[in-house]
Amino acid sequence: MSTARGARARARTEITAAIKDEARRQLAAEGAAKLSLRAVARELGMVSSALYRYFPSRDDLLTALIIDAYDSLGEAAESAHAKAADAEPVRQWTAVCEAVRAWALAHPHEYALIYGSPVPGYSAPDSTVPAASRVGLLLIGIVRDALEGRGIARPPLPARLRPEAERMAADLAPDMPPEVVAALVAAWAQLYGLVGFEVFGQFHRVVEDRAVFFSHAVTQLAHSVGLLNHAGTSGAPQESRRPPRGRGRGTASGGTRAGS
Amino acid sequence: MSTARGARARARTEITAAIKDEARRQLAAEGAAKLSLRAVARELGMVSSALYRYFPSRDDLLTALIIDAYDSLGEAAESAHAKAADAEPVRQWTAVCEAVRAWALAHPHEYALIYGSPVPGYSAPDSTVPAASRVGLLLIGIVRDALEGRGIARPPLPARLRPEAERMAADLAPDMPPEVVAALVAAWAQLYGLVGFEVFGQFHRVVEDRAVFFSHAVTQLAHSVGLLNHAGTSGAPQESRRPPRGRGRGTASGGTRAGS
DNA sequence: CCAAAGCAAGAGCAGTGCTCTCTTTTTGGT
DNA sequence: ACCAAAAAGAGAGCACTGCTCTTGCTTTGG
Repeated sequence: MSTARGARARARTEITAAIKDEARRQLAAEGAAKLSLRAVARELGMVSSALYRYFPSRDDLLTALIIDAYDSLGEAAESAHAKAADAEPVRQWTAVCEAVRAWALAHPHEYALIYGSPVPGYSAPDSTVPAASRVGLLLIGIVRDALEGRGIARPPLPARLRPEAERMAADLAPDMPPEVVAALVAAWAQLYGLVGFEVFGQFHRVVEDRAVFFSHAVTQLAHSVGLLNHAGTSGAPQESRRPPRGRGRGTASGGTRAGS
Repeated sequence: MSTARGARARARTEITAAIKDEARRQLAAEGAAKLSLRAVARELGMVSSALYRYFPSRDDLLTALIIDAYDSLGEAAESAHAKAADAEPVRQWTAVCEAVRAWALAHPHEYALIYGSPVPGYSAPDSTVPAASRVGLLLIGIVRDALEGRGIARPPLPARLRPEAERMAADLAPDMPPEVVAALVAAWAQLYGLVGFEVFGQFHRVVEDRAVFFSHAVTQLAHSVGLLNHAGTSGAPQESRRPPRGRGRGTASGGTRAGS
């Protein structure tokens, strides 16, 4: 339905896509600040003013790229989750987190575009909201499923946080306990702290084996929202695992006898 | 010693300072991307080329501002810590975290400069390292003190993280247990995830009472590095507080009868 | 079939970072 | 005290940017 409605209309969508592709190329190569309308037009063999027929301003082009980036990230996260759909909640959680990290490392400039400092004067229009929510919704969904399967413990909820937690829960997931939603939002932000520090080079000469460090950190994050390690999601029989006794949330179980 | 060594030399430092001040003004007003050498020069009544006698390029000016920003943030954090030096470790921790948040909210563009996406092509020179480390060192110090005072529990340390944790500990704090250092680094990154999300507007329409939300989140962060709530730092008697019994970590203490 | 709408091209404006040359001022050694 | 050398300011200019406006050409639809 959206195709074959005149040569001109088809050309328009094609050119629009070509512009975005070339812009994405420049974005990936040099970063958002060096993305130049003129350079894009030049590369496409058109004159710069012609480009304004497709995007009314440079910021509009950027906005389009932002939405695409959110969608690309969301898709990466969702497909990673799909592959881990049968695993226990903690593994689903870490799978999604690791997909986010992998995507960010593969597309640092696009990551910077959406989770780094907002571009110059610009503030994200509402049109970006749905695309931006995908990862968050995914994480909420994982915890919700675990909740139904009882594979979750309630995080602490101090009294003064209760009103705000209830507000957030009402907005984001009315079916879930406020303390879980609050912990979820915090974990969400913290996840992007971990990813951002790695992508933006803050871990340079601090963390070397960043993959295992990240993996551990997001596992702890999963625990912080209440996800347990050996939770049986109602009817998920596969994968032999030792019973949830013993090494539960080993706090002082720490050092393999090699104490400092 | 550094003063009164010729009128010219004094004028140079004065003008350098004036340039940085004006640049900081523009940075705060419009953001790093709109910081213009020409505009700074114009405002100072000089011609743009004259400015290059003081800063060889725009990036060098930015680097100077970055170092100043790190120092300003570090100072804010350190003075907040000084005021809480006698409190228990968790309070010291949250005091520093809240100072970081307050500084970031008061100087969003400078925060973006140092913890947002790195500017265009530029990568932070080594000269920024000492200034950049101040907050991290502060957090390490708090945990170290708690460690000496026994006010800390050991975070978990899975086997595969051990080598990296030992590496980090050797680099950052050879006197501290690896699992604590690893948790510290993670908490450090997560702190900036929380701050960044608030400063960059990601919490818009998600979290309303951001102060109490943040306060709770960083308290949990303190717990994640092992800091305990009612730890008596050797001799710190002051501040009557109700005994740690009762409403400890209320897990199922849930809904105030107003269930969903 | 032909007006209307969509599109490309070019010139032009105001702004940017940065370089180069020229003149003036200050400095420091003899 | 003098005078070459170093430092600083001023101005012109280059190559680039985002964006606008006018001028033609082409496709579209009543």
